This record gives sequence, structure tokens and C-alpha cells, in this order.
Amino acid sequence: MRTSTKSARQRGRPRSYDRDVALGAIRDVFWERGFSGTSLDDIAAAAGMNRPSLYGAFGDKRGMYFAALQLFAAESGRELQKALEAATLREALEAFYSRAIQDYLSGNGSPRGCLVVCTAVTEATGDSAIRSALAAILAEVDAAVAARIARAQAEGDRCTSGDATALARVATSVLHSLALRARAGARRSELMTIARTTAALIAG
Amino acid sequence: MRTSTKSARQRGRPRSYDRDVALGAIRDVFWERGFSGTSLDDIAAAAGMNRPSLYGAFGDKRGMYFAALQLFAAESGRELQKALEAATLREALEAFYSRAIQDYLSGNGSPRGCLVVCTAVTEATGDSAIRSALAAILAEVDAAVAARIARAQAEGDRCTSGDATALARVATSVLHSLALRARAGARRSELMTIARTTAALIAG
DNA sequence: ATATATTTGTACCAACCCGCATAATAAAGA
DNA sequence: TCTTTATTATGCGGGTTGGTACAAATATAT
Repeated sequence: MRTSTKSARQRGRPRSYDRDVALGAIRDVFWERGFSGTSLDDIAAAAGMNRPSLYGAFGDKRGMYFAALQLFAAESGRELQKALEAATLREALEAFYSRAIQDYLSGNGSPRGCLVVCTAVTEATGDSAIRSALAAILAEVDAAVAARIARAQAEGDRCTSGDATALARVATSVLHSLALRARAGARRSELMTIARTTAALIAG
Repeated sequence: MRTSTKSARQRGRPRSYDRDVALGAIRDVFWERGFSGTSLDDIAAAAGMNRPSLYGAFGDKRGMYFAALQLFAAESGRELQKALEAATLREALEAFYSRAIQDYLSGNGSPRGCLVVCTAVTEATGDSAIRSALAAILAEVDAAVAARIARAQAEGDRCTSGDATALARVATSVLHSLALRARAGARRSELMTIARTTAALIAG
């Protein structure tokens, strides 16, 4: 359980892994191969842990996936939120997309897109808990962008008029597509053009 | 092989299945569960065929998936193309999205979204042939929409100015997101609002 | 030292996986 | 009727799956 901060040194044999770095590795495997496409052997190899330790730390395979999803959402949510804080809406959207594209094209092998859009969506039909988690994450990003657009409208920033919520959903829709296009092999320049065109459409 | 029309009755035991309806059933299973999440038993049950017959008709599991993908792309490509033929660009885009949303929300259980966007994307990192097929399908839809936008611009139809290719990619990006939002459980009204907002943004 | 607590490593389990080998079946041709 | 051809049906074989039991290992507490 270990309450995170200082540790009063536990009693038994010490862990040979760091929970956070292990979870990062697990997230990366799921990110690349998806949930159904990933085996516990894959996970064990990536995390450098054997199965009993994995099971003890994260529960079963679904538990590992949820933990990975949560980590991904938290980290990339922070990044995107930060990008949205740029001075003008147009700059905010461009930074937002730019940052996302950076992530989507990362990875050792072929580009991985977004863990949420490119792997959780697939499992959403068969697993209602994954579907809820997915919906919640999408809604969170929608809300963040809607808030930013509403702010621009309130500030009299150059922005297309109309319902901020609906405009925001269009903006995040393009984000989703950037993820899947990246995974499909689109080149960065193509993605950036789509991003800039969208930013122009929404932020005047 | 059977060249589709009349048949000169083959010599051996007659087939107990119809290749087209079987492939439709196979497409539906993959559509719901994805490639990795679908077993041959699932496929056999859905198609009402036993494994050797499946193997004889479509090759291995990947072969079945490619056939399903091709069928899906051909059918929905026809539908979308037809929707795009509406008189004005705005009507065309709205029909295009509306038709897509209809499909994305269909299915016995929970909504399935789009076979390409919601299942092929996941496998794209690990299977370069699937990645190519995916990229080709995306490009085809992009091209169809780009042609429709270019036509509107040429005809002086009310349309946002700018590169037709880039605008089209924004439009299809929203299509992709509609698919995944449907699978995530979004309600029809939400999807329709996104669709109308996008059509307004692009077609003035 | 000895006991206690916690984690690791090995190895195993039953279930499932995909693909195929083989035999039974159902038609046409001779 | 008997052969030939094409399909269906059964079921197996080797490998992989997710999950766990159990003993060895490594720390603290007494």
C-alpha cells in the first residue's frame, strides 16, 4: 500500500521494481498493441516483472489496463490543458494540436496515436467499464476546450460565434482523427495542415 | 470460385452457405469485437460455418479480416458517395454525416461505430498490411470529400475558401470522431450537433 | 540466531487459440 | 451402380492464454 511519501522501510523482501516506471512500461505496451492484442507475457517482459508481482501490484489484466489508461489520461490531460493556456484562441488551439501530434508520432516502432482513441475504443463495445472510462476521458477534453473557447468569446478574442460546447466538440473531433491518422501512417506535415486549418476555421 | 451469375451446378457436394451472407456475418463479428478480440469460434458461430469451410473460403483469420474490411469499405463508400451528391455542399455534408451516424449507431448490442476507425486502427501498429489498407481507405474518403468541396468552390456554392484537400480532411476528421464517439456511447443528438456545426463551418 | 513478513521466481493449470488431417457426406458423371 | 469430385463435420495437436500455488529469497523485528 505504501502511502507514497516517506517509507519507514517495510518488513519483508524489498520490491525490485518501481511502481511508476513499471506502469509507464505497461502503458506503452498497451498503447502499441491494444488490450486484446497484449499478453501477460508481453507485459511482464516490458515491465521487467514476473506475473505474480504484476498481479499483486495491479490486479488482473483489466486492472493493469485501467491503471495505464488513467495514467495516460492524467499525463496527456495536463499537457493539453497547459497548451490551451496560450494567449489567443488560435495560438491555444495550434499549441494544443501541435503537442498532441508530437505524442501521436512518438514511439520506437511505428507511430502509436493515442492510447484512448486507438485502443480503448475497440474494447468499448464488449466492456462497459472501459466504455464508461472512455466516455469520461473524452468528455473531460471536450470540457477543457469548451472552457477555452468560452473564454475567448467572453474576452472578445477573434472566434467563430456559436455554441462553445459544439465548437469545442468539433475541435476535439479533429484531435481524435489526428490520433488515428498518425497510427495509420500519415506524415507530420499532413497532420499539421489539418490542425492549422481547423484552428483557422474555429478561431477565425 | 463461382462467377456470381448462373452456375452450371458444380460437381461435388453443394455448399451449405452463401459466401456473401457469410462474409456479412464475419464483418459484423469483427466490427463488434475487433480483430484480436475475435476468435475463430466466434466467426464460425456467426457465419454458421465450420472452420475448414471458413479456411477454404477466406484463408486464415487475417484473410477473413481483410475480406470483411474490403466489404465494409466498398459498401459504406458507396453510401457516403451517394450522400455527397446532394445539391449544395451544406446539404451534401449533412447527408454524409447523417448517413454515417445511422450506421455507427446500428447494431444489436451497443453501437459499433465504424469497422475501419474502431478496429483496424488498433491493429495498424503491429500489422503493416492492415496499416496500408487502413491508410488507403482513409485516403479514398478524403478524396471523395475533397472532390465534392472543389466542385462547390468551382460552382460558386457557398463554401469556406481555402485548400479543398485540407478542408476535406477536416470534414473527414469529424467523421472519424463521430464513429468513435458513437462507440463510446454518445447520444445521437450530440453526434448530429457536431455534424451540423461542422457542415456550417465548412459550407458557410 | 530465530522468527516473522513480504516479494520474487518457477512452474503449473485448465481453457482457449489457430490451423489442419482425416473421414463422412452429397452431389455429378460414366 | 460405381467412380469422381467437392464440400461438410469431427476432432486433434502443439502452442498460447490468463491466472495462481508454492517454495526460495531477502528484508526487519525480537
